[in-house]
Amino acid sequence: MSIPLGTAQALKLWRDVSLAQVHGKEADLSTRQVSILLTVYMEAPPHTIRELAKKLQVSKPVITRALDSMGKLDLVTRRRDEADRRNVLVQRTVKGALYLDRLADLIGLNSKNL
Amino acid sequence: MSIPLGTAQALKLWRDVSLAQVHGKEADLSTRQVSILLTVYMEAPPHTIRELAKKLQVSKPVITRALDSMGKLDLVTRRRDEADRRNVLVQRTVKGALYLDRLADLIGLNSKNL
DNA sequence: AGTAATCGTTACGGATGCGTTTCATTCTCA
DNA sequence: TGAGAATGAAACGCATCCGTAACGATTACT
Repeated sequence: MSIPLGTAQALKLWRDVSLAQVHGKEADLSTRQVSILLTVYMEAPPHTIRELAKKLQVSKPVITRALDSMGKLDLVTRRRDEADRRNVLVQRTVKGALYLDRLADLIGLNSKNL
Repeated sequence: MSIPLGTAQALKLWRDVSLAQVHGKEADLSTRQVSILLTVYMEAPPHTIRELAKKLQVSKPVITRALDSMGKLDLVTRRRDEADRRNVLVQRTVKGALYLDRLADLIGLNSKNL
């Protein structure tokens, strides 16, 4: 149900997508930010800061700041957990979903031309 | 000779590779830097600053600084063009080749588990 | 109740990247 | 040979990111 990519194919895929990110009008996020965004959208909620930090093996401030940046871009939202008001729940947004749809398109499209 | 990736598969691939980049001991380059590095290694030399800037549609200082950074990491090298001493030729290094080999491995390996 | 633990944020200091402008060097060619 | 173009680098100001160490708010424990 999948084929292993050769070295040249894999690198071409990566280059094409990276280049599209550089040229595209959308903000190009850091590697850390992309990891966080994808985790929020691909794994089941709820997502807390501490959970994300542990899962991605980074410090909590990294998560906080990434959410600040991506929040400004409206790619994610924060909400207080009413059950335990110490927690902050990270939530998805329409814009974030669209952003990832486009990213997936780029990857998928480029993988066709190997 | 290739299969289109579904949205979920494409995003999983991207997430796994990004995460590996974040965790790995090697420096994680910016999107621009990766584009430059891949261009240098995938297209036929010689590569000049001006040529790279035009090909990637970025300003020349972006190329210069990226080469500064990646030069410190020993991923690329510069050499004066003796034929036209205004030009600087960007050259590959063993370390740069190994870096991209590893990146290709990450992409290839992850694409198997779809 | 009151102390300790947990959670997310903020503050600080440092590093790095970017865009634009300016500059020194080198070449072109009239 | 001398004016002008071309090339890459440096300078400047700005924005962003990181790691560590505090901090306020909230909850758990005894």
